[in-house]
Amino acid sequence: MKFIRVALAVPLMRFFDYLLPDELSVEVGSRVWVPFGRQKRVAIAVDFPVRSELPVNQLKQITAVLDEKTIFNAPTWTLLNWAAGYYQAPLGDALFSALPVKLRNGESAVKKSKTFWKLTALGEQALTDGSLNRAKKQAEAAKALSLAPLEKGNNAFAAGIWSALKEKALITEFEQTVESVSWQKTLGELPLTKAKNRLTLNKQQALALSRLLFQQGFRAFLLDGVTGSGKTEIYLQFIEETLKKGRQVLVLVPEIGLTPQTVNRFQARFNVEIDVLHSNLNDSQRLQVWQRARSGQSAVIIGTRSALFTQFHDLGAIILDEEHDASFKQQDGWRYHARDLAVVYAKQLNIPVILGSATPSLESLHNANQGKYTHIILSQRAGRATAAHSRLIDLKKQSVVNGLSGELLRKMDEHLQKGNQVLLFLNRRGFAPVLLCHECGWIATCSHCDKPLTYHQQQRVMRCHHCASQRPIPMQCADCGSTHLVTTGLGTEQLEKALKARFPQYGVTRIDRDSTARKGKLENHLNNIKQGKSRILIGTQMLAKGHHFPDVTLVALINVDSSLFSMDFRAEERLAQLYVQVAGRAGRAEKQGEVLLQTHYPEHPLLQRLLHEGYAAFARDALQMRHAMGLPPFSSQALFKAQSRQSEAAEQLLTRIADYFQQWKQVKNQPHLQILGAMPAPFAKKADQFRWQLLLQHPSRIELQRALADFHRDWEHKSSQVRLNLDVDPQDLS
DNA sequence: TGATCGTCACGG
DNA sequence: CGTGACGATCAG
Repeated sequence: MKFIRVALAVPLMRFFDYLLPDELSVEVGSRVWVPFGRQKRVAIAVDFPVRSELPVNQLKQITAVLDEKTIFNAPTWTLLNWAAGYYQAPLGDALFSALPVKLRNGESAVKKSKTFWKLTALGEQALTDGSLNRAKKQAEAAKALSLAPLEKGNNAFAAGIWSALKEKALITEFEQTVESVSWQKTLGELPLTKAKNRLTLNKQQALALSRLLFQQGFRAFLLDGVTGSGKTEIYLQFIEETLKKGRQVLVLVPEIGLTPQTVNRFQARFNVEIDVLHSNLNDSQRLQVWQRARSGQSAVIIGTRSALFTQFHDLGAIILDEEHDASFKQQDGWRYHARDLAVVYAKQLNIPVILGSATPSLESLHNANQGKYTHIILSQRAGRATAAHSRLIDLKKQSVVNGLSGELLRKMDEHLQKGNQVLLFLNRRGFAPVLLCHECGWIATCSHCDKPLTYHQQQRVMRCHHCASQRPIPMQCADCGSTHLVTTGLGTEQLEKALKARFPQYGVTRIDRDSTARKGKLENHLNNIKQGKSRILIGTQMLAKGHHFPDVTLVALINVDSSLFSMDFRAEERLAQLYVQVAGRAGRAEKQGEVLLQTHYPEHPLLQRLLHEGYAAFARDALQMRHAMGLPPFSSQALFKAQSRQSEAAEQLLTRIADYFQQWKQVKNQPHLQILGAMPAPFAKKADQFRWQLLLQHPSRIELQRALADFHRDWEHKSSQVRLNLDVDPQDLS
């Protein structure tokens, strides 16, 4: 008997030892079945220790071996181990999240044989003897089989046709394992690309492409191109060059970016096998794509963040589009950042990685400034598109009704009268965010979260936007009994009502989570807009990405002030990115677009920079401010979060952790470690859980990593009444 | 009194 | 994470 140490899909920072019978052959990275508590579970071998911490009689024996050879290839294994360390995540979490569900659940990784239909002798005969003359479809199906067997369950003919033929003994099933064929072999003599779709690059694009291609081995590129500068065409031609070397390409896109249009553009260009990891693939299809990538059958894989853990036969490049997008950071489970890991992975594989964006994150710009990334700027629009005009509307100097200034209303009239569409952004659902008592100031709050309940007029309900709870609209103040309750603040519902009254002749469509809750509603709304039935569109952030409305010439941000003075230091950056995104969407070549921002602070320096000098100038200022304040990217952060039914328990735990780091700071002589907290989280109470947090900040990423590693070594978290988790490089501090 | 629910410890 | 044990609560 030998020992085997395994990782399980449990959120525990520890491994479990089992006995391994001598005759079984396994390696590190293989899956095994183990008895675990009362259950039987899949585990992954991580080590074969010579002895265990536990006496042999307390160890169980593994039940079976699933893979004799590791299921992780070397690059992915290395990446996942590194990432689990960096993000302080249980290795088991990381390993299992990198496998398709079917493999997580113990299905075989070896390709199973498939079942095909073929003609029987009787069937051959039936082809010619006219016995199928009266069954046209059946005859067609039989004819098809005479050329080549077809897989059972294919969609070429209805299932009924096959069963009818089988009934007559004209066809029969047979099993066959399908050899995996490399994409190069499948391509054969065909050219790589469908040349007719290829666009000619302008000078700037061509220069950018040559800079990308000049580089051998690892390099991170920040492809910083304004909307319409033709980043995608550069990606496509870069992919082409990588494919020419016989290597595969991984394309990572934000969740919302994985639209059929994006995918079509790739598939229309190449004759090679392109696989897409949609969110609506079923488990079998996911396993199939995983196998195809690993065996080298697919040339290009397109997917969202978790596609990074797809294994490749020979990966030659990574492209990550919209690199600033927040959806690359996983927000639950183990909190990795796919963009940062993509760079680590590319370095490990010694291949190039391209991060593309029209509004690069300050992190990436900083890396470019530091020379860590090669900064490639595309400033010219490839087509004839012209930039929109932008203006600030000073809310101080005019009457504002329902959030709409007179100036905005006049502009809307102007654009609507020309037959164009208008798009208004307001990042707040419901009718009004607050309902309060006019007599005593009492506010209707959620009993689970201690946050104001949003007033929903249409559904006649008060709803909490932080948890699922809702309750009827109160008729009276809970404190003083007054019936004089008033709403304050503005939500999309109220905006919709006001606009319908003000512009009765134009249709108004509101798109937010409430108006699109029912299935098909979103498509419905979008159709109304595309067909011009609705000329005024109201949307939350939801509308900012992934949809294009060609007849929109006026875009307005109803309230930018909340972003200017937010607790969240990234709010300004996000506002700037939203602004650029919507500005790129207003108008097109033949129709001048216009963007309006309503604010009480038109003199705000960041707004001024952004509107007059553009995103790059804004980013320079913002980076300077981050530098002055020691915020990321000039420091690294790690956020401990504790939640508990009892507020004091969570606070005490974090206070003890804070003490640990205070001591660490002294002992290790690390004066630059900043320990902020323990403090109540911005949502101090959510769904009846009290939340506290502790923020660590250090100018050096490596030193912070060291602190976290030491903490992890020294600290065992046993209190079960407090849930503790750690977010390394948090994207938001809530 | 049994059914149900929330909390907690444990897993090799 | 999934499980089972345990105690509190509740309807009848």
